[in-house]
Amino acid sequence: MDEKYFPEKIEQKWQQHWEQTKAFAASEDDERPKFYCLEMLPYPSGFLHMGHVRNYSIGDALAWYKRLQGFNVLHPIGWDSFGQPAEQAAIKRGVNPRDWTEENIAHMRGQLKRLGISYDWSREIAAHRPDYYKWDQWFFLKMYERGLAYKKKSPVNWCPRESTVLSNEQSSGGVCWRCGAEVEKRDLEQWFVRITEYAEQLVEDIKQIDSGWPEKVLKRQRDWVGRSEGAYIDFAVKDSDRKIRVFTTRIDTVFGATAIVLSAEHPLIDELLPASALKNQVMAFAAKVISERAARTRVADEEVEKEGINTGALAINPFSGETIPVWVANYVLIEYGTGAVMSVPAHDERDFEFAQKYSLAVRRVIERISHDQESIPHDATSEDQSIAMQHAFTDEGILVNSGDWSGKLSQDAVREMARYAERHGFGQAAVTYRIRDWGVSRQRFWGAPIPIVYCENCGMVAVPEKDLPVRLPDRAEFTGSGESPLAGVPDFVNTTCPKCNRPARRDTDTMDTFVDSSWYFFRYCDPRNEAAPFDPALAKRWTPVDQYIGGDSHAVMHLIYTRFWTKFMRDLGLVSFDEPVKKLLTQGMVTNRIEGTDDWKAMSKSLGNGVDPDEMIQVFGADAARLFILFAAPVENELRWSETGIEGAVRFLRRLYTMVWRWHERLSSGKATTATDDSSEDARALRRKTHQTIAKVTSDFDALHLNTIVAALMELFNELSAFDAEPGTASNSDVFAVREALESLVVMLAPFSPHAAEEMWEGLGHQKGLLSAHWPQADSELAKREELEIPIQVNGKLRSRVLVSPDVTEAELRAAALNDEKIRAFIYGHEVVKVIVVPQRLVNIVIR
RNA sequence: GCGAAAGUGGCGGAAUUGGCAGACGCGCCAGACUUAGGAUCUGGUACCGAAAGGUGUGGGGGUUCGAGUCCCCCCUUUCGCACCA
Repeated sequence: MDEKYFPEKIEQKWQQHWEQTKAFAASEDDERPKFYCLEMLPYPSGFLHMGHVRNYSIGDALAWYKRLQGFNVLHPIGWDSFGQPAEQAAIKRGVNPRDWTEENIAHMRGQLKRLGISYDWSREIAAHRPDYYKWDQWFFLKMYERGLAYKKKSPVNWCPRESTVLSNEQSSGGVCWRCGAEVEKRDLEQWFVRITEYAEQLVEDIKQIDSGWPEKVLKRQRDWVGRSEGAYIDFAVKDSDRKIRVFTTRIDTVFGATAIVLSAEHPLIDELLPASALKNQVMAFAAKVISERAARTRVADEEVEKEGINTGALAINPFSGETIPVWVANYVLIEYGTGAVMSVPAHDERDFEFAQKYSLAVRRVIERISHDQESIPHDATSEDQSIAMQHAFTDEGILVNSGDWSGKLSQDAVREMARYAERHGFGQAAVTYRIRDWGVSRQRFWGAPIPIVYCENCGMVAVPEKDLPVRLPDRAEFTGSGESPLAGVPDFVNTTCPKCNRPARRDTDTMDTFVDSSWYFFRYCDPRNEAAPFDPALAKRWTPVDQYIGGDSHAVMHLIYTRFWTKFMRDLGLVSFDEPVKKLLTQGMVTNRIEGTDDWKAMSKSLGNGVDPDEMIQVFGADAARLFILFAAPVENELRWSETGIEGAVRFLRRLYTMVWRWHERLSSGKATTATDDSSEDARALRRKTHQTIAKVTSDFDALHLNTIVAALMELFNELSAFDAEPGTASNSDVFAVREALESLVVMLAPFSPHAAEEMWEGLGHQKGLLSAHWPQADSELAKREELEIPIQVNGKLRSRVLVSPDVTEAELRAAALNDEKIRAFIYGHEVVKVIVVPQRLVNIVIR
């Protein structure tokens, strides 16, 4: 140990030590309980940013904490190394995506090591390596075998800036998740994965994780899956054998239906009408709506005016027998439900608006339940009601004007009417979902090739498992044209059919990179397996993930895909649980001021407000950078970067280090000290603070309140600084108290600033390193106060305090309060109405 | 528009079940040591007031002996969704 704190020297020393001793390698031959601590794997853009540093600092703190608590910790890292930026670099600068990616990984690996994150590097994986993406392809084939991967032509989301298809999740809000460009619709033949097959489970299984995941993430997932209970109803088309099926969640309002409205894309439009001028108009209107929708660029807060056209066809309400017109309108979506709705203007805002515009009838069939006996709902004429209505009445209530159903409550009617429809063969109760199948084809080079070939004889043929991986070629032309660059590589495209051996062509699209990240943390359990994605027995040893940490930007992308993928792997028999992640922490963004303004935005190169982690490490040290990042804000909050804040962290480490240096000779001499009965009051106070701190830090760690842990460590340090003892002259019991405080402090600091902690641990005379240390145990007896200072209030205002022993009785405390000199002055001349005594806490005297 | 979360010093933020508001840090102020200080150390720092004391957790009301915390209304901010039938 040096006299002065030199972060650079210390950090290098311990990083080498950890590397040489393989300190953080997780072993399966370990009886201790396991803990799987996982951070979202990074894209190797070339440089770590502060968001990464925060993410990994949080994870590393937890990994260290669990290790010190005696867990067998798996803490791995890898690279989400397929994807767009590598291809952009290839297009712009002509570099090879593989070389570019490997260089970036090498650089970022170095940065992670300089940060001293305690990863098990022997398990490092990278998605772009054939030994990894082979298994992406393998999973794809398993899905294909089971009909869960299929190809179809459909309108898909197209990012014009990146020239590729995106999934619905990646174009949420109508913009590309990565570049923010407005997404267009294009009709393309694409591979889809049937995530809708698991829609029900994706909602249902939330029950299993709702105590460990943030509510806001679960809510977004629930909304995204969009489970909706309702019913189908078939409306017969008059003078035709066609039926129009609608979906509604409010079958109780069916007597209020005054039109059927089809989406412009509805297949029945063409068949409803005989050739006529009207039909031409209707078809032209539908075409117009479709093309407008495709061309529309989203503008915030834009509401599209509702437009429609009466087709002239009529439909028959199976409940009432009433004949109502069939319209086509732009506000009905083909993607949801059946692409057709029954329009109930009185009880749906959108239908109401539409009815107002086109003067459609408004018929009220639900009344508010009134507790007023005078106004028992009664059937009234529709004229009375439409005049009175300014808005749709969308609440549930009691049915009126609904034939035999009048008088029923909505919630009963919803159930019974669906049953009735089913019995009579014109409908049924049904559940629909908003989530759509996951489009996984990408017109890209830098991804896992889709393992399918097309043969003129045999058609679409899966690549046999033994021929995996289908390897990416070394190079391709990067034109940015929109077609997959693989299509321009004859050696790749031209192959032979696995079935008939005749010439065939490969699929030239690659998979969405979210496929890679859907199962990567299972691969960490068995990263070099050549025969399977992983050995189920090894996966069972480590998974599910105990704590997952990452940004909430993936709430409906990665996090929904990986839940789906896990369920699929369960159905393959690879894992035996439904949910891959027990606890999820979504950490806040790291922001910095945009120069010259008061705007705090996420650090980014383009905004020029980035902070280079390497520079931070160089100037302040990794330990201080990590300590500050965890101290500056609660983990889930936004973190505003501050240069002076990090200096505070350095100061703390330096002071603590200096303190250890002061005592290190005395404490490392090997002379044993024991707690003795002759402890001074100050020494007892120091020990009390030590044990109080241990208790607080331990419980805060379990709640991941890392910022208050650092504050508590600083408090303990401040108390220790004020403790009046000199190493040369201190008594045995004083030395014992100091040793206990310092050792506890150093061990509890390890999760935040591990290099400095190791150095100080050594300085305190420990040869074996922190990994063989144990998390300190709080002794609640020692933590107990010897004296309590009880606040005394008069009429709720603080007026005095009294010192009492902790085991004082209520009566004694009451007496002490009333006898206090200041209090007597306050209550003199008043009547004491009441005295509230809260044991151990406070006394409030109510006077008049 | 709908939904959710949140509003505490100059700043980041602390405050079991309702029980001493402002822990800890940054910044700022004063002092010490210094040729020097953007180093270090010591002390101070919610607001008003010379003090006694008073006022204070977005605003207004309520429950309670007692409210940052619970209830009602309003305002603001952030995030999510955006015709999902």
